[in-house]
Amino acid sequence: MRHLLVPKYVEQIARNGSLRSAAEELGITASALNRRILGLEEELGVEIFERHPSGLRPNIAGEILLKHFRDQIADMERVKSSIADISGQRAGHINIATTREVVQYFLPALIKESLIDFPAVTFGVDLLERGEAELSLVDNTNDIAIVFEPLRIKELQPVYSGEQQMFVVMSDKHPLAKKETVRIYECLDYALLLPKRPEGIRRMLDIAAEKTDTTLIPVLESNSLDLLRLMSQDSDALSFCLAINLRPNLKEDNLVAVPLLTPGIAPGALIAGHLRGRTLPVAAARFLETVNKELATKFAVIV
Amino acid sequence: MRHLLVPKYVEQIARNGSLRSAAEELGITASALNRRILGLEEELGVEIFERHPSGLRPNIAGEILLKHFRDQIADMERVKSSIADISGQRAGHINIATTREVVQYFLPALIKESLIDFPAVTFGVDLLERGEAELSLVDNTNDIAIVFEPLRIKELQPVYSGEQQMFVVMSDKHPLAKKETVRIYECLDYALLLPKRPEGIRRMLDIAAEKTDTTLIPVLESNSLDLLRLMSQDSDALSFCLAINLRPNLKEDNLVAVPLLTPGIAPGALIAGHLRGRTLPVAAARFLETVNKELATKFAVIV
DNA sequence: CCCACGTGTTGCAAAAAACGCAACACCTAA
DNA sequence: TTAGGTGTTGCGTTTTTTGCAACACGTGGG
Repeated sequence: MRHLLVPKYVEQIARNGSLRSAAEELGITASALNRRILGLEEELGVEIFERHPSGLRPNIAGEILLKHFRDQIADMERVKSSIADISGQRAGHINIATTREVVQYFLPALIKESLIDFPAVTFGVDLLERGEAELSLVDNTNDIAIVFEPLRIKELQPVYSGEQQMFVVMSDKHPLAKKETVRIYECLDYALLLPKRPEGIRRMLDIAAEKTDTTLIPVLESNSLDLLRLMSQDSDALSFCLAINLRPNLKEDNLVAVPLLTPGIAPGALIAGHLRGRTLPVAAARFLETVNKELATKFAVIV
Repeated sequence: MRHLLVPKYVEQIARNGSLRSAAEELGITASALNRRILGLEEELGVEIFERHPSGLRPNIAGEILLKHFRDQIADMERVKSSIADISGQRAGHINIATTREVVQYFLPALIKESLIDFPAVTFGVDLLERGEAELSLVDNTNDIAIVFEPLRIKELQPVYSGEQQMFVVMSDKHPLAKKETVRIYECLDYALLLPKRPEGIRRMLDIAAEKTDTTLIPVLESNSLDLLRLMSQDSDALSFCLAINLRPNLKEDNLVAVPLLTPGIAPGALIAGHLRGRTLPVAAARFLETVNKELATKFAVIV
């Protein structure tokens, strides 16, 4: 969109913190970019960037303008999406922010399905640390967030919200493998394979352990959930997993999943939603709705 | 704002219904304007105007885009206003839509006050027919509407909402002049000076008359309320007026105003507000708030 | 200390975009 | 048929934007 060049330029500078690097990403020279900014500032009669030796930083006026420009860019995307929709093209691009615990099997299946039905709709998926997913909605980097136990719910408008049962994953020859359910203290006798700290599932486990006055001491910490699960194979080590992230065919790996009971502790919530107050492009809105339906049929819904 | 040229162009064309007339108002040639539109349509990959021999009309895609562009222009005004506000300038322009029944003494006083306190804030006042004031908010022609008995309240977000007592205005030698209150049937014996039909106050009078199974037959209908009031002087004719529009010093004209009782009929509501869902520029928001305070202290508030 | 590297800014000439003019094609109402 | 309205297009000119190179300034490391 030609007439949104200036907003895009300003956005890029704010994102990179310097003229030159922004200019490079935009495919123009720093001088051209600089003059655009100077011209804009002259039009406004106010400076919008603080000049530091290290680069440019939006001042207060710049922050206001930046917010407006970001909204403007996002709105234009929405409009283009609407227009494409009414002309029967159903095109658009959807950026999704999520965490490792969620994506593994659930998201790829839905995206594949969408790609078949609406080939013109493209996707971007950002794997972010706990808390960052919600933040990435604010500057419109991403449209949709699907997260477990979100940190900032003020900015997040949930469309789906449901509890996620935790499971203990172990070899099918494991002493605990035949049990209907497992409790946290029963796990302490075995080697533990735990996700690294910031993850929401790790936090849930820590809380559950604290409740029974124990501490979880892992033999292996990792943020690769695949690695943890595979380590369980042919060993007595235990790994943990959310319902949404259970591998469909665990048997082939000689693994079993047993529900983890955590009495007195509320199960963690999985939330899918968008930035509060924002109207999504039709493509994104539609996809979020199918995510919601899929989650609602697979898992319970809580209000 | 240089980068808002295209939105402004589209808006002007939609407003005028033709390239050439829009081009003239914009101070460019039709060919230049035409190429801008063609370029925009190429960027979008969709036509946004229907070409008729009589001119251009936005199609469905165009309507969507138009709404977005209008919002964009209005938002930019708001942003500029915010920026001016934080730099201590308190500048901006406020467009007010209202009806004859309201403005007479109330609005000018407030505007004068504002002009003294914030000289950089300028005003535009549109006197419109009943119903049109609310409509003019939709395309952001006006920022604030102050209307009596609005027709479309879906679009109108009220900030102040209060009842307006009706008064009968007559010569101070009139037989009814000494009464505390007057009822509608008591007026039927005298010549009536009534506002013309579409006005809200006329509608209130018609309803009140209907309730008592009579019809009001005016000797003079006019949409100049001043004219009506002056006709009451030195005659037995009666004119009608809202509380907000009572002349401060009626005595000097040898006139008196007696409250009109309309039992069983809800008094008409005076509403001051803005377009639902829109965030006003700071200058407009501030002015609307002073309007609200002024109305709330002078007249009752209804929720 | 200075040197290398990062930053934003500016002069100038070249390239690109936008513009106005005039002509054209079309429709409609007088 | 004519006169006046519409949008569109080719072309030469004007305006704007750009890239290149040089400059000025601040910072961190040898």
